[in-house]
Order: sequence, then structure tokens, then C-alpha cells
Amino acid sequence: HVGGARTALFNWLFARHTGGTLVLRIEDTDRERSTEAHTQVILDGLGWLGLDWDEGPIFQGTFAERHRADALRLLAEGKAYRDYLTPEELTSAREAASAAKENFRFDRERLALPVDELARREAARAPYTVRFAMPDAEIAWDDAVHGRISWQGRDLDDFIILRSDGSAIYNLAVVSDDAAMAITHVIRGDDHISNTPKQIALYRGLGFDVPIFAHVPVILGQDGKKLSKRHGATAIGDYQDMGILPAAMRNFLALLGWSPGNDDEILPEPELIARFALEQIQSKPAVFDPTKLEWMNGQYLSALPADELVGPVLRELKRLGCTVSREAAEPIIEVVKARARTVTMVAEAVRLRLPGVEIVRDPKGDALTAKMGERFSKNLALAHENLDPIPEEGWRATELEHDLLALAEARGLKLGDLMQPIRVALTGGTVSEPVHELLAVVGREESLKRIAAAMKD
RNA sequence: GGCCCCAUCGUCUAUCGGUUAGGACGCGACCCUUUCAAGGUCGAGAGACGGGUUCGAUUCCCGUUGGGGCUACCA
Repeated sequence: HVGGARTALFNWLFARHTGGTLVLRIEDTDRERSTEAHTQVILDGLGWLGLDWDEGPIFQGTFAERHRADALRLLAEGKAYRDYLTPEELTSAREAASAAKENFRFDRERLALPVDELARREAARAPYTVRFAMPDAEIAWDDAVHGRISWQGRDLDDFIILRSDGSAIYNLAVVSDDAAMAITHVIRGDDHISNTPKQIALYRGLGFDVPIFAHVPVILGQDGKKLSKRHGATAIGDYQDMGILPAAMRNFLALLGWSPGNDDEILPEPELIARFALEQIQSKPAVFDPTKLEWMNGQYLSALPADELVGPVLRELKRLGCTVSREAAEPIIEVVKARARTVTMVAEAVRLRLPGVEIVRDPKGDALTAKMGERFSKNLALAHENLDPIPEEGWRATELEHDLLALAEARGLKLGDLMQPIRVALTGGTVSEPVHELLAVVGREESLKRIAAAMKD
């Protein structure tokens, strides 16, 4: 989704800026929830965004043995202990605490089993989890985006590091892997801040170097709540489908929570890489604004040469069930792209300018015909009458413009009253490139046909 | 509830103690003697509140309020 994509982008920009090595690690320690389809979505999203990595994808599950060994070492060194409490006992302890309006926190003294009971369960080889013995000390770090963050060990649980089936929990797996992979910088979502002190305690307990952390704030929906499904398009594939260009998406996402430090907004990839810095990441959450994304996409669209746009547009056209040649599409794209905000809009505009397409009038087109009444078909007839004699060779934008201007002047017509009906006849709507260009792009025969058809309305 | 994070126009942001608080999206007006969702010009629009520190606070400190996150044998 969008938040994950931005986090990935920040990691990528940081790695490329510093010349570091970007590692893609799929954290799949929860075997029930992670599926191949899941990771494929992630890989597709990164690929579309144009983000690559230097190592991986590495699947965390591969290293289950090492995770376990690290946990066992903690156990052997007395920094962790076995907990024979059953899930049921734990839940009831939790419920009792909440009934008494107390804060529940796993307390190794209070929840300790009586010695004989402990001995009994040990002897019976009862299942147990392994808990990390959280030291009662301050745990602090200098976060690259938030500055110093500090926690008290006593506010933290003796959290589980090994499940009763012997598998490692996320927090341990991450620390074990970070050390094994010599990770220097961890750039991740804000929602991991509360995991960080636990992980730091683990790094220390295991004798590992603690990496530098940068916690980037979450992305919010328009209502100020964390961006989620109910906000509509949140998957990055959704934006691909909407006709957003990867470059525009990158640029937009980069600016969501990060700033180059001045007013620059259109920042192509090399610029993004050159200027990216963790220190410029905003510490407050940002609201995702789809309208601004579309604006930015429009900027990229207008700046992109038609021949580079033709590929994506043709793909979109194909999806609409419409096959066109590059040669036919390119000149249309050229004339239409400045006004569009998405590839989808460009494709639709191209389709509308192809021969034999049924023209359906949109609400604004309808409003115009209603407003003009009789004059609508009258002016169309006039246009047809004057356009019809123009030979194929003369059917070019500059000549057409000249002819139309002359016609309007000769008849004392306001330009809009002559042009706008033609535009509606040709596209069904009231928005397009200048009418003479539109006529040229649609072509003589098709244009005259559409005008004639609209005259009857 | 506890712990942690956060707070400049509606939104994204600039400002690293001294500015008429700047830009962008969106919005409004006007211009481009042809529409426009293109382009141009202009306009409305912000430092949550209360205390300090300081010659001077949007900026530093504390509190209040308001948001958000975490509080699992999830990641």
C-alpha cells in the first residue's frame, strides 16, 4: 500500500544517496499470514515504482534456526527465561487486571508459578514460551527523524521471544537478522517506535551493534485517520490502474513527509537521490492528497515526449478494447497530453479521436446544446457547409484555423458560438485542444461525419 | 487507563530567535480578442491555547488541549 511504498522509497533514496546497500527482506515469521501472493504484490509494486535493491529478497523464514539459536543463547546466559503459563492463564490474568482497572504488564515475580507447580510442569515437559528478561533501565536512542526517544525498561513487558512451538517472534527475528546482515540503518514506519526499545534491549543482550533508526510518520487519509482500505485507492497497483506515472508517484510520495528544504517540487529521480536526507523528514504524519498527486502526474505527462507516452497509452487503450497503431496514436497524444492528468485520460482522449467511435455527449455538452438551442445545429450546418469544400490536402490545423476565423467574422458570429458546437459534435464534451487542431487530428472525413450527425440533434 | 510520538493556510510544506511568515495543490477573480480540467497574473487563506527563557519568539523549555501509535505465543 501507499505507506509501505513510501517507506520503501525513503529506504531506496537513502541507500542510493549514500551509496549504501539496500536489502529487501520479507518478514514472514508469521507463517499463517504471509503468502506468496502477498510478497508478489510487494515485488510488483516496487518494480512498478522503479525501486530496485542490492540484496534479496531474503525471506526471514529461512533463518528460523539462527533466530532460535540466538534466543537459546539468551536463555543460557540467563537473560531470558522459560514461562510455563498457558495462554488461558495469561488471558485470565489479563482480564483480572483490566477488571481491577490495573495496567497489565507481564510481571515475572507476580505471575511466577509456585515452585512445586513449576517443577511439575517442567517434569511433565509442558509447553513453555521463552521470555526476555527486560532490564529495568532507561533505553534511549537518537532517532534520525525524531531526535532522542527514551523509554523506561519497567514500562516494558518481559515479552515473548520464542513461541511454545519453538519458533521466534518478530522482534527477535529482526534483531538476529539485522546483526547477521550487518544492517546499519533501519528506516521504517512510526508504528514501530514502541518495538524499538524492545529490539534495542535484544541487540544489547545479544552483544550486537545497535543500528541507526529513522521512524517515518504514518500517512493519513483525508479524514485524519490512518490511511486504510476505506479511504479508497490505497494499494499502489490502484494508482497504476488509474494511469499515474511511476515517476510522478515517486516524486509525490517523496514529498509526502520529506522536503528538499526549499520550494522545489518537481524533482526528477536524480535530483531526489542527490538531495534526500533523513534529517529533512517531517516528524508529523502527512495527509494523502490524491488531487495533488493528479496535478503532479499532469506535470509529468505534459513534460513527457509523446513517443515515450505511446507505450503506456497503447496498453491502456488495449484494456479499453481498442487497438491503434503507434503512428495513429502519437500525433493525437502530442496534442492531448498537456490537458490530461492521467494516462487513462490520455487514452480516452485518443480513443475519442479515432474513426468510427460513437460520440456520447457528456453533461456539459448537453448543457451547451440546450443553452444554444436552434443555433447549435444552425451553426454546425454553417460550419459543415464551409468545411466540406476543403480538400484533403488543405485539411491542416493552420488553414482550418484561418478558415474558421474568416467564417466567424463574415457571419458576425462570436467565435465560441461557432467553435463550441464543433467541439461537442466531435468529442461529446466541451473540453479539448483548440478546435482547429481537433479537426486536424480527427481528420476530414470523420470530422464531417460527426458534424453532420450532430446537426440532426 | 499506561507508555510513546506529534502540532505553521483546508492539504503538502519553507523558516534552523529578528521575515509584510514564503512556495505548491485546491479555491476565487482576471488575462490569453475559441472552450478548457492547459498556460499567465492577482487574491482569500496558517503559527492550537497558557505560561516561562530572551531585548525579541512560529522557532528554545514547561503545562493544557487536541490528534496519532503501541499496549499479542501479529508483523
